[in-house]
Amino acid sequence: VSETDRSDEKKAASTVATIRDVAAQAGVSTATVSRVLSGGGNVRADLADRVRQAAAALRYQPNRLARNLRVRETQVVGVIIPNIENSFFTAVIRAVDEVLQQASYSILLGIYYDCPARERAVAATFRAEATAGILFTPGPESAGAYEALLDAGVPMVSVSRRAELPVDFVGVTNYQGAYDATRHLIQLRHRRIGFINGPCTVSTAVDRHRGVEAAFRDASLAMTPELEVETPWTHAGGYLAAKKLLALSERPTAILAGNNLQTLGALEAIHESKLEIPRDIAVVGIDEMPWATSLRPSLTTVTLPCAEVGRVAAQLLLDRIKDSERTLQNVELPTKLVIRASCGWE
Amino acid sequence: VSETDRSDEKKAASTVATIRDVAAQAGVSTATVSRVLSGGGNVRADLADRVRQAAAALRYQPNRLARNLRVRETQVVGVIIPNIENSFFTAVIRAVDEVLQQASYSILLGIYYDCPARERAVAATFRAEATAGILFTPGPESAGAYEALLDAGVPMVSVSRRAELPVDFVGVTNYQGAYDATRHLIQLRHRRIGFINGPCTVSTAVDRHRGVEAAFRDASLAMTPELEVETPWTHAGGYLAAKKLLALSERPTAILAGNNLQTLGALEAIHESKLEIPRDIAVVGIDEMPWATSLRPSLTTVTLPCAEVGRVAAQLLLDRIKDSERTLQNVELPTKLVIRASCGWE
DNA sequence: CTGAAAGCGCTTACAG
DNA sequence: CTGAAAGCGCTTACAG
Repeated sequence: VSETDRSDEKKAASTVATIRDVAAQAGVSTATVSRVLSGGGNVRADLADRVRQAAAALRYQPNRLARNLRVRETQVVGVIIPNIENSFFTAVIRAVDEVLQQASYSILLGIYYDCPARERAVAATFRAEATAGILFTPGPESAGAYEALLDAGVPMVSVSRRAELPVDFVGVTNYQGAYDATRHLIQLRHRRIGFINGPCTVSTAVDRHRGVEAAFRDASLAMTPELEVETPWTHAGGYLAAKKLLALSERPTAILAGNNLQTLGALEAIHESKLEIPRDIAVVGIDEMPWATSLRPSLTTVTLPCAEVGRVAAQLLLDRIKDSERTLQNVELPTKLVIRASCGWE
Repeated sequence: VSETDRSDEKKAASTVATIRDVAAQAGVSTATVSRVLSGGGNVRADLADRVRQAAAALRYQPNRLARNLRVRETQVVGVIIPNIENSFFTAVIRAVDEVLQQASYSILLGIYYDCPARERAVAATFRAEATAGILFTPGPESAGAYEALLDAGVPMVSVSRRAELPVDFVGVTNYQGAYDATRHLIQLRHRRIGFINGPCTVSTAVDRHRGVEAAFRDASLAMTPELEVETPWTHAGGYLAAKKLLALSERPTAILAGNNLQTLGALEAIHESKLEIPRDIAVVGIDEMPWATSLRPSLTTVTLPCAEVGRVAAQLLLDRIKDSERTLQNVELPTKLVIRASCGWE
């Protein structure tokens, strides 16, 4: 093996074939290669064959970076969420991914851990990465974070929580879900219902608060303010909130918890207090909870159509990418009260 | 407002400032703008100021796509996992993300749903996107999927499951974890231990099988083959496996489940059969299970250091990106048997 | 210290 | 149908 051969080998091993290599090998221009491989124009069959053979032989993979720069668009969609350890978001992402993979988009994942600064940072990064679109669940102070994206005309849809921005939205009927859960508890003769809610700085918490309130009102009852506690959407948040509720001189006979993590925390607090579900206290959770049926007693929940939320979100984004002028969409998907064993039976 | 002004406005609204706009506004060359904004070379203070002012005024954001193409590297890392609805992976991703955000990388997420074809597709896409590195948990038939990536010299580290490839690896002590759990059950006088394992086509399942086997052997006992069932790493898999075990003429007195989803399924099956934990049957789960302490009885588990796995994986990748020549790393992080209430007490 | 110019790997009018 | 050439927005030797 000569010196030259060796260096060629080395080059072949560490370097990647480009469109020029394919063109040279096939004896055509790069334009023709591009036409053959990217589908577009008509190319004579024999040339096309030569190109395909050359591409295969060189294991040619088009460099997406170059294509992106040239056509000024990418095949990646940014997904911005507050927390990946929350099963609501993972269930949504799963559905989003299925639709997006179908449409040849990849997901760039941005997690901001309920931190406004990180949310801004992620949004700025995605702007720089020139994502084809953004799916986001905004935090409480998200106002400024998405401005640059909006200015740049990047298609966006907000998911689950409404954004104060002119973007498409898909969420669930939080008002109705909270209403249904509360009415169910009221019908079971509960009057002191502890309500563990997220911070009322995001739309989901506000809507749920209103739903609970309305259910009381419709039953000619009133909410007891000390029984609603706003706490972070976390396990610790739910735990602390439940502790507080259970320590009340007149403790609640039922607890309604705002999301899956809070519910987990509340359950832990209840178990620590040696209360028995549903005999001593009823529990309803609002959210996606894969473990609801594995609990004993199984947990009554307001289920959210996570997969549907994800699918619709992805579809709205795809539609918006295709047509930036279409009117703003606003979708609310129905929640469903699923009665299991954690509230007992009438 | 004149025609021209209007069209300028429109242009300003829909178009994004480039480095040329900044250069023009600041009265310097694009090279100088690049130097100022990308940190590099020395630039006279007054020029630098002018550049920064112009950039701010135009709300200039460098186009990462162009930079990427030019410098032949991206700021994104591909993360390839079988399933996002598995809390092990989300816990790992969270930690990965924290390290990677720190280092200014974003995560491109690839989910393959335990499907070899999708795994290949994702790997090919990430190759085309020119990711700076790949973190992946390979499936059973992953052999070919990562070849192109490897050929292209893309840094890779396999996470949790060993790959048959020359790449860095970080996982947990599955052998020891399964051993500890089994020994614990044996010490509690269990002899018929149902073991719900994943398919022995991936290293985690194989290692756990060996651990269980060794614990029996060290106690001068033998595993009962009918009591080990290989099933997918899903809720349904665990449910079906537990059903099968509980239907045995001589049913097991304990169940060891291989991951969080299988454990959930097994619990559901146990509840359906009206058996009481731990009185009638003991249960141990191996995996990250955020809900373990919210269960009643709380669940004895072999906990995995997910966060540490994620951090190490990200760090190994960063190190590999920096130095492609360093020797292959092989890290196994310790599991821990956490005894709670689901096996009763001695 | 600064600028003119080349070039990353594609796609796509524009000629022919 | 096909190719030569321009250009996407950057960075970086190379001169000066």
